[in-house]
Amino acid sequence: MAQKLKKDQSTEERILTAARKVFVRSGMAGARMQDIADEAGINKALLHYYFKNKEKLFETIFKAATLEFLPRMNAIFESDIPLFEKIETFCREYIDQVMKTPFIPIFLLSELNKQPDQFIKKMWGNQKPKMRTMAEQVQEEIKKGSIKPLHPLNLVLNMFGMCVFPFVAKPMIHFATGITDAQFYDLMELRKTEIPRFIIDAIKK
Amino acid sequence: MAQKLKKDQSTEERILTAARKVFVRSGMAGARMQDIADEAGINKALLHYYFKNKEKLFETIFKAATLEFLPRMNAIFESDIPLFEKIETFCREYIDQVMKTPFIPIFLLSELNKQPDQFIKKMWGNQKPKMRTMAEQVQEEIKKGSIKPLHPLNLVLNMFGMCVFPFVAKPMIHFATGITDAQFYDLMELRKTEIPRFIIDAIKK
DNA sequence: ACCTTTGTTAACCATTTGGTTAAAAATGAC
DNA sequence: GTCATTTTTAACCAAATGGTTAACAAAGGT
Repeated sequence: MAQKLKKDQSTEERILTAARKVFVRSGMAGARMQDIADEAGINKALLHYYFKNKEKLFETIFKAATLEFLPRMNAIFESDIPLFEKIETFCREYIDQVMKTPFIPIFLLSELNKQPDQFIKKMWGNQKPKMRTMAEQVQEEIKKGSIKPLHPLNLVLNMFGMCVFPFVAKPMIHFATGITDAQFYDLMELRKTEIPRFIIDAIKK
Repeated sequence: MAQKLKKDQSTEERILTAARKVFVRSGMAGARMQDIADEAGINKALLHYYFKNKEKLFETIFKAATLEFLPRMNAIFESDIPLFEKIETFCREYIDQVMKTPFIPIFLLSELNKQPDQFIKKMWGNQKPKMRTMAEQVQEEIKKGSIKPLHPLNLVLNMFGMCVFPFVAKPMIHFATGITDAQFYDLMELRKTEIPRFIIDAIKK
């Protein structure tokens, strides 16, 4: 009994872990401070000792969960590797990243839809996804005649859609196909290469 | 005996419209009965007069919003038109449908992620998306050598992903590209034919 | 030992929120 | 007009919820 519960994690870490769990499960509006406290095995007052209020806690969780994504993806979009290779890299890296934290996309999109305006600025300041480089690259390849003409935005939407959709629709997919978690992740693993192949087959001349 | 069934259609209709708006804006957990009452321009008690409680109201809204989708999509999936034509029909009809009620996908996926288990059965009973016919059709085309080999589920995920993603990610897209609502809808209109072309180019031999 | 700082708790508070009650309008049948 | 039924409202209530207070315990430096 000398050992305290989960002493390997600091209290703050336990709170963050618990909060992430509850926020993901219930959303910002549905999450209860008491639930988070319970999940972390502490008193509710201690929650307010570490994080001033619910909003502040949410912000902390959210930023930590998303702030590494943007720069990573921007780096790929802006790198000067050939288009096809860029597509391959993006899909692999993006799916790889999401597989580690599969709750982020639905969490992000869900909250984003509820507070479109303030939300973004509060969370990301003036950071933006930068797609101009890639858009120009697409235009160039079209001019060169190496790929079929298409709006760069359409390409990006297609790529994102194919990468993200399975993760946000996982419960639906489970319902429709009866697929297990293990099978799902195997499938996603395959899609890291299947999606780029699909895209390249679709656009190359 | 007076006819009890003939409730004032306008009040009930106003409530449903208001509720839909608030539920979409705030989600099930975030929606406030008072907000719905205000939005409908009525007293809160009248809300409980027409709909017993929040859950019941939500269920009504949700079913009305989604129950027409499934049969419609299933009909396409199960029809015996050629594969390429089926893909074209699905994308056109699906995007067309979603453009009329663009809030449904994010609303659906969001709530689904929060209550994966009971939710589906409560809302849809034993109705399921039926994709077996189409899966077999894909297998056959592969065997015939008219399309490249790929897992039917991957095809469906790609198709859904490309169709749905822009709608669930609209605030994000607006943030990233500065696109206006009008431009967005023009783009979706184009995607009705762009996506099928993209898919067919990707899979046909 | 003593004291200051940090971590933790039980009890409490103010407000919000879903839901109820009883009574008043409105509606409609006779 | 009268009376029963349906629709609508103001006032109210109990539970839930975010947040605070004050006291207590642990840790650490002197």
